[in-house]
Amino acid sequence: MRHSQLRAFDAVAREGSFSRAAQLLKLTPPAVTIQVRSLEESYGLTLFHRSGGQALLTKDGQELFNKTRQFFLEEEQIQEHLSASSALERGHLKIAADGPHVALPLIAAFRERYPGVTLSVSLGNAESVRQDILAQRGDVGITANCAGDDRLILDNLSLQSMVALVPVEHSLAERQQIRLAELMAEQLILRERGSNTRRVLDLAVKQQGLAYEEVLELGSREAVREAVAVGLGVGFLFEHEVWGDNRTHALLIDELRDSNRDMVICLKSQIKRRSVEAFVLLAREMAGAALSGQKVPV
Amino acid sequence: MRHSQLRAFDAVAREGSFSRAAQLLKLTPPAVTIQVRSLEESYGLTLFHRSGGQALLTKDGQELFNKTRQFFLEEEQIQEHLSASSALERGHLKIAADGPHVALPLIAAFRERYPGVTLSVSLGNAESVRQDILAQRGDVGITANCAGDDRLILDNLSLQSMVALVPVEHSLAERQQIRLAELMAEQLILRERGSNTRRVLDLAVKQQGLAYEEVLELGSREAVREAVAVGLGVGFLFEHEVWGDNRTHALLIDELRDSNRDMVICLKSQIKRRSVEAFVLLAREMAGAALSGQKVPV
DNA sequence: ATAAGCTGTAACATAAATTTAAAAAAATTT
DNA sequence: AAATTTTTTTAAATTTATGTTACAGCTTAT
Repeated sequence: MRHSQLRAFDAVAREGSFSRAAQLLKLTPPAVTIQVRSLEESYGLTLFHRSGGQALLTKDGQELFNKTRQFFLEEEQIQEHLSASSALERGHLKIAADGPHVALPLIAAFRERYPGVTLSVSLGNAESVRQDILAQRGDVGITANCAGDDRLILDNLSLQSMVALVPVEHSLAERQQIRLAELMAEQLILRERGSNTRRVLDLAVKQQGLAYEEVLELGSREAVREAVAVGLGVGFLFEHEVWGDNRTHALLIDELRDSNRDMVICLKSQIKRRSVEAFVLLAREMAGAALSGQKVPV
Repeated sequence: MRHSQLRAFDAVAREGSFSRAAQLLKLTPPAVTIQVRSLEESYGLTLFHRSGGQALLTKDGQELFNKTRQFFLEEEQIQEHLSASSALERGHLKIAADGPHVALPLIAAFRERYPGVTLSVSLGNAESVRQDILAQRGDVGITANCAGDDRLILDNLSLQSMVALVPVEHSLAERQQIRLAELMAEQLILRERGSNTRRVLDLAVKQQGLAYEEVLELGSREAVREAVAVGLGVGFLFEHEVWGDNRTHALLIDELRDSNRDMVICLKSQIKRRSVEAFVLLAREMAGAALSGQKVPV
């Protein structure tokens, strides 16, 4: 009992004719005849009465037809399921992001375009996102300044500048920009080591041959913002993380202009998946529209 | 989406391993890899996480697996259905017979041997049986003296002699046999034209250069028997149609010894069917046991 | 009777499935 | 940590299945 035999039998049974069955299956009549006949021969059954130009089901044929009908309905459902998955009418995507600010607009756009695909988002830091993607705990990552890797595809999303956040009553609050060196004397409020913000700042400080002294180290953007607001010192954030807060003022830091490269990353092997591919393409689209982001060679 | 792709996928999903799936399907591992991979590629899905020595279903894979499981269960049922039909554990056979006497022992034996096969029996005369078989209204026929035909297979079942039935008070009732010529002077009670009994008798009378005169013509065996019993004349029957009836006596007719050849007939094309084949083989078996019947060349 | 349509047969062509052989990757053992 | 075994994958060759073309035999309709 081969699949092609059942398929031919089922088509003939439905159409009541070998030639129309062949048409239905986009085959020539002999192909159908051969399949049905071989089925009949291998089980010693007569499935059709051929007399009189038309193929009429025998009792054995009728019984078999009841079963094949069910079988091919199942098959059709699988076909449709696969097509729908392929067309992103369904599916699931695990997103890992190092923060909400960059990720959310992307996620919102994806949801709108592919409402059938469910998303799960896990927030972490740059390192955890990288690890999640490499270990396939996540499908696509949204993270900053990710290092290239043979196994990864990296796509630039946007560039951000780092800003210094000062209380409105601070003497620097009237300026719009500042040099890094000028900040070294201030009381600095930094994110924890391992965070992207801290990594970028430390790198720049080192490259400029500068150094800072006593530091207040805090574990979240919100903590930094509050600390600045109550006048504990000068904080560091990326520009998109700043919004209207009349207690604080942000200054562009000359050396840290466009110092942050937000990226979408995924495993090379995963780009074959329609959902992953769709996410990456959408990200490129949005990057192009917003900041004319370009692809980074891996 | 080809059947072999789904089959390979389903096996890997069930076994959690490509190599064990291959074993299960009696294939080599590459065959399985290729099928699964081509399925993944053609729909842009990743069905398994290959990392870690074992093949673990992804979310997409899990969803597909739910459906393929159902699908292959269906398929198995079809397989079993066909095998059972082939093994005559089920099925149906339409039998056409020209009378109950010869047919019933055969039918009883068939029922006993193949209790799963249902039978329908239609009774008629020699001509109707022949037509039923040729027109596929019946699958096998049990009938006497059937003429050969290119499309038919004929098998001898048993030979019967024609007997003359006389009332016990008749002068012939003391004899065991008689010559046909001796009966021509008697009041004859015959079956209708077209019946096998009449055909055989008329043929013999003609061959012997004899003739009968006035005739009482009746439409059934029972009518003939009753007519003889009440003394209306001499009737004709075949030996198996006679049973203990103390009102009548049967005499063998010399010229009509073994004049009736009971046969099982079927279309050549139908002998391929297990059920038809089984019936014919059973008939040969019983013929061999009873009267060492031999096959008639068509 | 002739034509049209359907089914079936035989030889051939194509495409799919599978195997063999061998390499790469992952896990296990030494 | 190196070596071995197991599993998965790749590429090429082969077998098998499926399908086509061409044509013959029947049946039905014109």
